[in-house]
Amino acid sequence: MQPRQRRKVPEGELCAVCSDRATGYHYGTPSCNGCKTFFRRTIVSGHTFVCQYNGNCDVNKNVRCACRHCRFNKCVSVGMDARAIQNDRDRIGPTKKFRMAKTEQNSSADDDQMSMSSMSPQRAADEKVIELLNGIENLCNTLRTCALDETKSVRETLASPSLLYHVGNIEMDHNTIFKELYPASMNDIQMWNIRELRLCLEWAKTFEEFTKLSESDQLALVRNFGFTFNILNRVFYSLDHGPDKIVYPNGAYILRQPQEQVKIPGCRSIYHRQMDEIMIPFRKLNVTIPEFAAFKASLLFNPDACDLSPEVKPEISMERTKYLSALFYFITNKIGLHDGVQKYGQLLMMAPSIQNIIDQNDENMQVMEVFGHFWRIDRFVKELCMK
Amino acid sequence: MQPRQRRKVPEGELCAVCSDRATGYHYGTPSCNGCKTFFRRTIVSGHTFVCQYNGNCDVNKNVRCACRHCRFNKCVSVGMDARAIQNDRDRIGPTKKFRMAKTEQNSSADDDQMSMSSMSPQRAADEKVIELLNGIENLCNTLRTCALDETKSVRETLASPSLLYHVGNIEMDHNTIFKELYPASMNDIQMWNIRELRLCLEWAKTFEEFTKLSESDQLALVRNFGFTFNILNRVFYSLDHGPDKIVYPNGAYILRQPQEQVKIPGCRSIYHRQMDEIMIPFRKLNVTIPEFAAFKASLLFNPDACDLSPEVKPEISMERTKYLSALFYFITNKIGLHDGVQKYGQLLMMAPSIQNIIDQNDENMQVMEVFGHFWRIDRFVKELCMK
DNA sequence: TGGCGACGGTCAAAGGTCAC
DNA sequence: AGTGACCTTTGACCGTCGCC
Repeated sequence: MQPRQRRKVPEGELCAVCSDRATGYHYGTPSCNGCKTFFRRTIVSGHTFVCQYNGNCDVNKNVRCACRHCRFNKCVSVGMDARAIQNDRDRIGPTKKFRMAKTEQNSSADDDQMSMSSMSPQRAADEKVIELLNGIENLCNTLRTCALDETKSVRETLASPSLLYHVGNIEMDHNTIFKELYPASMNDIQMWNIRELRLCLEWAKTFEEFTKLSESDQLALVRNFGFTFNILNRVFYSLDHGPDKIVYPNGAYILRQPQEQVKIPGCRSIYHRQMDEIMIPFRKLNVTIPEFAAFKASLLFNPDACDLSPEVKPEISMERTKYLSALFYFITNKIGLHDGVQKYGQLLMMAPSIQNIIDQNDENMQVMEVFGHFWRIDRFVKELCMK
Repeated sequence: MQPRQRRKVPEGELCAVCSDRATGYHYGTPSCNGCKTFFRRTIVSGHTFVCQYNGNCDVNKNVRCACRHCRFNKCVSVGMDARAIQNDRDRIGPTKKFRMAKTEQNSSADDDQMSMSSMSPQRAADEKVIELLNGIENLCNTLRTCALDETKSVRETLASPSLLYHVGNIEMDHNTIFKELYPASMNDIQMWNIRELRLCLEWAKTFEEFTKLSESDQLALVRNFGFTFNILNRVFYSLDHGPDKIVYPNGAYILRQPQEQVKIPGCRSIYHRQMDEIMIPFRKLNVTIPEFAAFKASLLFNPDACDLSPEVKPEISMERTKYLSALFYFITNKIGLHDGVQKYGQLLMMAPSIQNIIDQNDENMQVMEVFGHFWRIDRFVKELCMK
């Protein structure tokens, strides 16, 4: 289908993912049957995985099933291309289902009562939305551990294309890799703040509807959402060392009662609230990566964002609705309507608590700015977060 | 994947180990689920067993668990091959229906299908919840126009039974009745603030689960929710004179650009936001009174409310879920699943904006307190709203 | 047209789950 | 703690499609 590597026969070629014997070029990469099928299934189903360890598990023939997150990441990083996946393969006729084509097709067709089986058009769209979000989220998780150049201004960053599409070419930053648990220093916190805010911009730029906005509207959305993105990723991807620790990917951790060196005079600590009101609920609700991604997308597209021009608010609102619908579909499809409605409601109702924490953080940043001799706020952070 | 017997289906085949029904070829031998799992676990765990007898125990379906040594020996002797055992795989998560916080009243059997007709038991409960809320809301609307005695302290008010059950016996307050439109004075705003906050207490006390809480937990909830209640009622019940006016029941109105006499030095006006982010969306979404009531109830029961004791948080969370579920079913029952999901999502996602407005209001009140010579904050308001 | 290579689909047999 | 009915995931194999 895709003459990507035309006319080439792998010889004693090995799978680029797991070093098993390659059976050919699959999705643009020499790979074995297992990794080929694994990659397709992962993309098609929207299933997503969380690494139980530090996100850098070994992947080889013997242990390739041990960590699906790292296996998938390796698939992506060695160049497997999701665009080579054909979702519209109706052409395989002679399987079990015989065409009932023209006879009684409309018996159950447009009965728009709620039967899952007849929701195809909406569902296909939702599935596609989730799939896209999921792919981006995985790229984002890779970029989180990459070496990033010195941040330019927010405006310049918004104007350049998203790094996420070139994440395979960027080398890793060893400061982001887990080595051991240790109490976070202020430098750790600042480093991750800057990194996540940068990721937020790269992430936002992957939304077509976002890139179509004017510069000032883009700015309005990311200024509204930046720190939320930061905190949400911080707690969602925190390594799980119990309910009293937020652990960054590199092992730096923050305690419920923050260590002295990361306290800021005059500021109310919000770390315990990040644990109680976001991290723990995320875990209790069993929020998966695609759900998390859709939730974030619906928060990015906030029609009430400060300084957003009134004429784009309807589109922003529609985008929000799009991601909310996809989220609802995805959840209820997995765990059923009854439980899904509850999970969806509980997830959405985390938003006001998150907002309140962000508001407290804004206040803290004002205090830090006034008493700036304690900690200078980074230029990039200031540009993106200070009102 | 089939290193031994390829493409074969055992028919009435029996387990070579225990003569139970074989479920397939496992590790090279036709065997049942039990022996298959037993063999794998034994190999993986490295356990070794000692026979209590002579090492020649009988192994069959009924006694296969009697001697693990002899069972394992039989496994090996009939040809089970340890080389077919793989390395540990990744976790796959819950397989049974949802392992989350379970409710007492278990839902009906097939709640994972989108068929409204099979929800009767749950729906009956939801309907009852909505009916109750709606009745209270109507009483509340009557009480809004009644003459209220001088407010006591918040604690005293919480301790006494709700006025809403005696609303028929209270006479009207003519200051609350519409006579004409006129620009609100600061006195109007203060009067309505106090009145709504008082209503909030009377309203909250109608919830059985609320009255069962300790005084301090009750206080935590109403302090968290009081001003939200105030603002939500203000805009929801605003007489509709277009998108640029909030009109109190007595005709006093506030403009998008507030008149000079109600501006407070040092405070950012939040009236335009109340219009844009709450009043107009309520109208656009066609939110009905029962929906509005359920929404408020779900906001009252906020498990993240400041100073709430940790041990009641689960109950509070369950209450919230109860009202959210009722809200969802009420909406979808009226306008169908597709539109209902959207309306529900949009309604819930107003909550963060509302929270942000409340946070801005809190900040304004701090400013007013510091520069208190402009406007003194009422004692009751202060007790209920100042942090 | 016919061979070839890369798609998607299939299903026995792996491993994981959790009420008992 | 151990068991096993029931569940998801895996991957070798096969049919189909589109290119030379």
